[in-house]
Amino acid sequence: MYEKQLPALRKCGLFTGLTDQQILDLIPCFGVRISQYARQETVVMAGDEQTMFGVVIEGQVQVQKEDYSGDRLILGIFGPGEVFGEVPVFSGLTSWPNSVIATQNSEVMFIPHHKISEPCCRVCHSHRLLIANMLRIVAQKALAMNGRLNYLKLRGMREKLAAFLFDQSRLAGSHTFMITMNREQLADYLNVSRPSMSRELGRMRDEGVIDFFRSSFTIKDMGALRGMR
Amino acid sequence: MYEKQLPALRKCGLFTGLTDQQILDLIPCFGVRISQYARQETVVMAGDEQTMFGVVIEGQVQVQKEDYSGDRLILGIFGPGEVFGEVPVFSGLTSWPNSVIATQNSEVMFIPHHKISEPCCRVCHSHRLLIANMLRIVAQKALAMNGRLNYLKLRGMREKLAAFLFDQSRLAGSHTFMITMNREQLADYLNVSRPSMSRELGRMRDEGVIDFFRSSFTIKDMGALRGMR
DNA sequence: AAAGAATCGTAGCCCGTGCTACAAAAGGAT
DNA sequence: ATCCTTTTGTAGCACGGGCTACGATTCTTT
Repeated sequence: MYEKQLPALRKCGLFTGLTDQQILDLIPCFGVRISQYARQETVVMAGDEQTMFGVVIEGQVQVQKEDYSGDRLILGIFGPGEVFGEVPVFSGLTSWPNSVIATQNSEVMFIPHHKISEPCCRVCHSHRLLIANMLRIVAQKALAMNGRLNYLKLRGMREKLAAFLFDQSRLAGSHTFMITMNREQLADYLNVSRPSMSRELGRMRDEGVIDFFRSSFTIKDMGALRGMR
Repeated sequence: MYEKQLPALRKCGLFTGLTDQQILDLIPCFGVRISQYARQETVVMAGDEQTMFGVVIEGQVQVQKEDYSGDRLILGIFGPGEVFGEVPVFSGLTSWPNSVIATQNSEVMFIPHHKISEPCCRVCHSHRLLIANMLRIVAQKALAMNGRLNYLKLRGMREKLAAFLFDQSRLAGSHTFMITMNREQLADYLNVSRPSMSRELGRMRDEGVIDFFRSSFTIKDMGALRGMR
């Protein structure tokens, strides 16, 4: 039981420091729910009651904030082994503040939050480790949000793009790299309009600062890019 | 010892559920550092080495993100009993990602993070509670950041102001309320320019939606305000 | 292979807001 | 009481970027 999910769970920060057997012992104790979702299907709607957080087993989900007007801001994209929804549930909220949709056919495991924050007799020795792991995960998530502010606080299109491309390049460790988002997703991520972004990307190419084709980007003048952050 | 700091520590979420005596027993075990700062003084500089997080004992500190160009974004303002710097340090960072300055004459207690996340023999029975408290604090902080995105993601000045004033009113539970920030701070918080913000506030007053004098605000047409969020 | 749906680039218009500059008012210091 | 500093409100100008529309390309679907 749950052997199918083990590869994803092994990668999950929540189980850092635990053996395969310890993980397999814990899961039945959690009372998890496992669900499948088709591409584009809604995983949770903002406002739904929340008692569990999610772990992506297979596929990919996208957490997004939406207005009434349909404007949306992508908060995060999560793949196998990654956790979502833990911030609100450990904050004491009882409903999901954001929506989650599947960007691919996906499988998600939902874990009741009280199984983490309250003691469980059967596996007490693992429990302290679980809490410490969760503390680290939540802190890192908060930090990632902090990083998002780095882009959103920038006022100009060039500055946002330069900062984003600079970070991506540093992350990839190369001047040439691929991005996982398409143009529309990137625009939502940076909170700008897609046409304006494409226009500016074109200008930066004309000026010889960058080159790109589809999702492949190359930084041709790192100095100029750094300067316009 | 530490009786002077007790009133602030009692209000601190980290010590929720602990008695005064338990708190006083814990502090010596933490190996804290207590420092005073004058108004406008720098508490920590972005980039400084970080091994501790802070608890405000007295006064007020402001966490802010700065560019090279002097542009800044206020991430949070914290008073007595409130915690800052816990997110990066529990994320595993070893240097402060943002700067902190004192907005008033202040006293701050710094607690080494490993005293929270690692066991301490003398007070083991309090320790599980400490970790759980910290988990909640970090999650709530992350959630608050999430809330900040609510303002930053909005494209228009009116929308940002309307959303902010609406939240403030709801928080105060009244259509008339005071805000703790001055105009410049509010502009930095919403990531807009101060003159543009003042202009828009004036317009909203002319239209009879709100009224204000200095830091005192009154919402005169809640329906209109809600509509322009 | 053909048709439909996504994805992406480009162009023009125009509103919104950043910026600089200045004046008025309030608060602090000597 | 007087001067200096800080805070706040206004005005005019310039321009960046949102929005709509359209065409080109690529990826699915049957």
